[in-house]
Amino acid sequence: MKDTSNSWTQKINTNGYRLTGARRMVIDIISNSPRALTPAEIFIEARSRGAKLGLVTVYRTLEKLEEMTLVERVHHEDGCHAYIAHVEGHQHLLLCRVCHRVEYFGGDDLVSLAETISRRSGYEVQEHWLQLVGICPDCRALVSKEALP
Amino acid sequence: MKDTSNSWTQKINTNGYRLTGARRMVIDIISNSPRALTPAEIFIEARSRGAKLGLVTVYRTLEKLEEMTLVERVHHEDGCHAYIAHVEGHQHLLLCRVCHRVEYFGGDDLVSLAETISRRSGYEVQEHWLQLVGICPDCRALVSKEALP
DNA sequence: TTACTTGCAAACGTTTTGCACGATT
DNA sequence: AATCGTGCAAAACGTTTGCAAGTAA
Repeated sequence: MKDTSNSWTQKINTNGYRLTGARRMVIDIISNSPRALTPAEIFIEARSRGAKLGLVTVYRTLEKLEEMTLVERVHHEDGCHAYIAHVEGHQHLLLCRVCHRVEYFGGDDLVSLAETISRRSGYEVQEHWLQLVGICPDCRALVSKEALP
Repeated sequence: MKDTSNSWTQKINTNGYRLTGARRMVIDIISNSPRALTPAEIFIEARSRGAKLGLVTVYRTLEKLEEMTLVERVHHEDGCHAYIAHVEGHQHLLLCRVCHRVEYFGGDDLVSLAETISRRSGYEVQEHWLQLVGICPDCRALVSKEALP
């Protein structure tokens, strides 16, 4: 388990929620996954680990974790129902189109862009939301191998 | 109706699809909406205009329009099932959080960012996808009025 | 005329809800 | 002990599919 897990348990307590087995399990699964997971995938993984939780609990847990900004949704081309662990200070995502791996990168570069757009449009720009989609190094290696004779 | 509509009908013909009343209606509704619309909203608007189309047709029409890149999906915090007209050369969106109005802006500024991330991560970055969320001038005016005594 | 398109009804998968039981604090 | 959390079953919801009838080319 990543070292983020401890702060999660604290945050759950702080918010007045109880730390149950089901929540530990969902948190552990998400925080150790290199890619975004759907509720159904989390449920299946938890069951395969021997946990006896229900799919409904996964939904309700994700709802609370999202509310506490401990997890966030990833928006793919085809839908937006997969979750990843939220990482403080790394707001932007880099997704691999092949293996669906998720990486983070810092977004300081966007502040000036947001200001420019704000000035140009008259909008008060409050949030910027950026995702890059591409192919990760591992998958690039595989693809180039396949292309060879 | 916006002047984009003509090119739409051409593109539909080019792709071998037929230009039907239902498609004209869906196109007209989307191209004249200042905000993203869900299939259900498009259906209701069409019915309120006296058209006799079914919700299924709206789904199937959107599917084809998206395939032809005549419309695109907008991803909100809560879901990603609303559609807007696609505008050539304006890849990025600026959403009003209050009235859900959609504006476009050019994204040349992001090419260098994508290159930097690509170099740093080893990813082959193929797409960048940016949305800004804020409050539009009109809604800002309303908000500030409400705040006054 | 022929193939594409439509509408309805029904199927489907996902997400939510009601309620009694169980677990955490 | 009191409250919060859980699981099951069933309902609700959005979306897709099969098929007969209708329509554009």
